[in-house]
Amino acid sequence: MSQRKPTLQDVAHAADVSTATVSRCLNQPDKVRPDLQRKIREVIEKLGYMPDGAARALASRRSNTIGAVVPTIDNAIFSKAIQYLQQGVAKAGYTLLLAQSSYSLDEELREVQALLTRGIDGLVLVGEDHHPAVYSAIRQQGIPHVNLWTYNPYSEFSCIGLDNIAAGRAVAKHLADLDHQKIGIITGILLNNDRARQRAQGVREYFAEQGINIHADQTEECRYSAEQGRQAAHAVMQRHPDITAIICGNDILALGALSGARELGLTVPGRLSITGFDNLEIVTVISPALTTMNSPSRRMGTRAAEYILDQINTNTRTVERIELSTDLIVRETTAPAQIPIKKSR
Amino acid sequence: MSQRKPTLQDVAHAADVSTATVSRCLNQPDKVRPDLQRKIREVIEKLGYMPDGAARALASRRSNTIGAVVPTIDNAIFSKAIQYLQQGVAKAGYTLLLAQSSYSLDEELREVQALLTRGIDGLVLVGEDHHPAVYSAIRQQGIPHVNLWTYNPYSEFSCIGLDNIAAGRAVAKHLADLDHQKIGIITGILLNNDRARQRAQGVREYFAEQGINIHADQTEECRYSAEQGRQAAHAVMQRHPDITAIICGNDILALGALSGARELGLTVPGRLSITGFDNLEIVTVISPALTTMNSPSRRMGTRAAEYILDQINTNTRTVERIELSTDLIVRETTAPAQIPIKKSR
DNA sequence: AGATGAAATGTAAGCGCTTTCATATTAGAG
DNA sequence: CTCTAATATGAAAGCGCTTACATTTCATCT
Repeated sequence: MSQRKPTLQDVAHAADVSTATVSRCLNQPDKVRPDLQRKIREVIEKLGYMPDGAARALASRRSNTIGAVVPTIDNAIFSKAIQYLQQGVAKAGYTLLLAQSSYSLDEELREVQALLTRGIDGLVLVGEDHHPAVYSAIRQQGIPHVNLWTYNPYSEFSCIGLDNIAAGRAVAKHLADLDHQKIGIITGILLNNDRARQRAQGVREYFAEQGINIHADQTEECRYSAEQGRQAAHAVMQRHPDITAIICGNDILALGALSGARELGLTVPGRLSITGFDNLEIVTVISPALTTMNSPSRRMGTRAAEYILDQINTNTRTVERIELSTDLIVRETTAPAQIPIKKSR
Repeated sequence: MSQRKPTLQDVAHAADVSTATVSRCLNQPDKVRPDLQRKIREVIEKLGYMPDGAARALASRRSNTIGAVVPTIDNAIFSKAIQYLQQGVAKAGYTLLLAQSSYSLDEELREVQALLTRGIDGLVLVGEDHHPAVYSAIRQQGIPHVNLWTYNPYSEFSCIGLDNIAAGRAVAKHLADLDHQKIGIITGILLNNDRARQRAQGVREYFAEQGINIHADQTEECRYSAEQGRQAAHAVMQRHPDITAIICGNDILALGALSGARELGLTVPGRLSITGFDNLEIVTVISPALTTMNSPSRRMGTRAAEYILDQINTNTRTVERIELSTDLIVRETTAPAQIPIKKSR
């Protein structure tokens, strides 16, 4: 009994077959006689043999791993997508390598390179804005790749996501239909976040079409945190007390804004309407329940897994652009605009 | 220009040195003359060489990856811990392999085996309850390992976490001090969740010491979801209308319970006190702000990374048991008990 | 200038698996 | 029974890297 871990060789020896047969028994069982198979499996069991992934990857030139890098996993929408992505690939025997970019393109590049070095067979990223070196590295490796959370019918790369501009417009339309004329926007950090930028753009576009301009100082840009949202609400309402609706970049920000409004004595939705984005489960149980856009995180994770696995299995590199639907879910934080009692100016 | 990716050999050739030198240049730069180093790096740059992780792992017998399996990543406390774990190991050049057990020991075993097969250099799990085969596999591989979210001074294995029983007792004491006599409990699924079990046990223990028994039908066990929490609150209050406080297994459940109480017309905390667990950021901005126990997710992730990396670097296998402090954070959902207007019975 | 040891480099043997190609086995057809 | 064509197995060559170990280079000291 040697101390070291048993290898394929040991198994082959003990089962009195060649290493090739053992290897086949593991990877293409239908090519091995049933009786031999049984015998080999017994030996494997007895020896406690576990294949060595590195050796396997080296010899077969595929690692059975797929990599993902998200801005942060500490955001329910990303963690939910990752959850389903992981489950999807695991079901096919793949392992997920996870990394975070912290919304930095350079950091993302570094992580992507680390993943590629590890020999991932597929890569999923978030958004369309990536370091050029990221794209060239992916191309050089020739592995399948998909951008999530973005839908661009003309994209050169596969994407699964939503039309963020349209989503922004939908929120804007809802508020415009309710006759809101003076709008506040609280958004996440826009740098390196094309999704957030596009949504804000959609909002601005729509209002502009209605002849309503949203000035820069009606906007607050801050980290995605409830506390930041709270402060941003204070800031924006102080600058423009006549704002009747605040559009938030995500639900967490909206929850913070809700808290800020409460502190300011502004009733929601009576005096102030607030919208979120993502439709986290919790926003359905708080009071007032949040009006928000649904974010198809779950489907994104699932579809991403399917797409990548399919590309690997068929050994094709087709680009697919999948648009997932989103819906505005109107709940209790939006209502018709009401001119503030003290008319401004 | 061959089409295939350049290898270490190609670099060695082009730089007119041996493969050993190139390898050293990459892994132990101080053992290579500066001028040679520069030359080699230039060639690497020019050729676009990227080391092959599989080959490296095979030859060096270490993969520079660490594995983690959590019940689910779709729970802010786990995703937060994973966030810091990933960042911690990435900083040291390690990649995180992530898997989820869905609160199933068998699933966990399967995932652990998959990770071990991939040659992870360290493993982090959640809780102390694992399939025996998990423990034996870890032992056989001889890699460092740590259990998070649990602190047991007598554990045979390293752990970083909190004393869940004490935490449960702390919540109970708070409520007992406020004179609550009839308590409801809404807990997550207890099967394969030692943390939740221990917390519930702590609560029961403490109340029992005060001469108060919490009967089985004062408890609801359900999935960690706000909607489930809402329904559970309904169920438990219907069975025992004289309950004055509900202890929830986590904040999400508590948020749901809060919603349920609202629907039932029970004011919080006037008529009903509610406590959560985890201290998610959002529970600070909702109204009423939730009384809850702090869960040191962030520190857990960070410390886990430190511990595992240290064990790898020093090549030791010492077991460490690290207790992280938790605090009860009293906010607006708990108040002195008030006998229901209609006295029961 | 020669001896000495430390530091830098090269040589080459694997690491544990997959896979091609050749060989052996088997079954069905004549 | 023999011949042919599948089918199953084995032999062995790598996959791209690391790492003893051997060898060379280079300061430093006599």
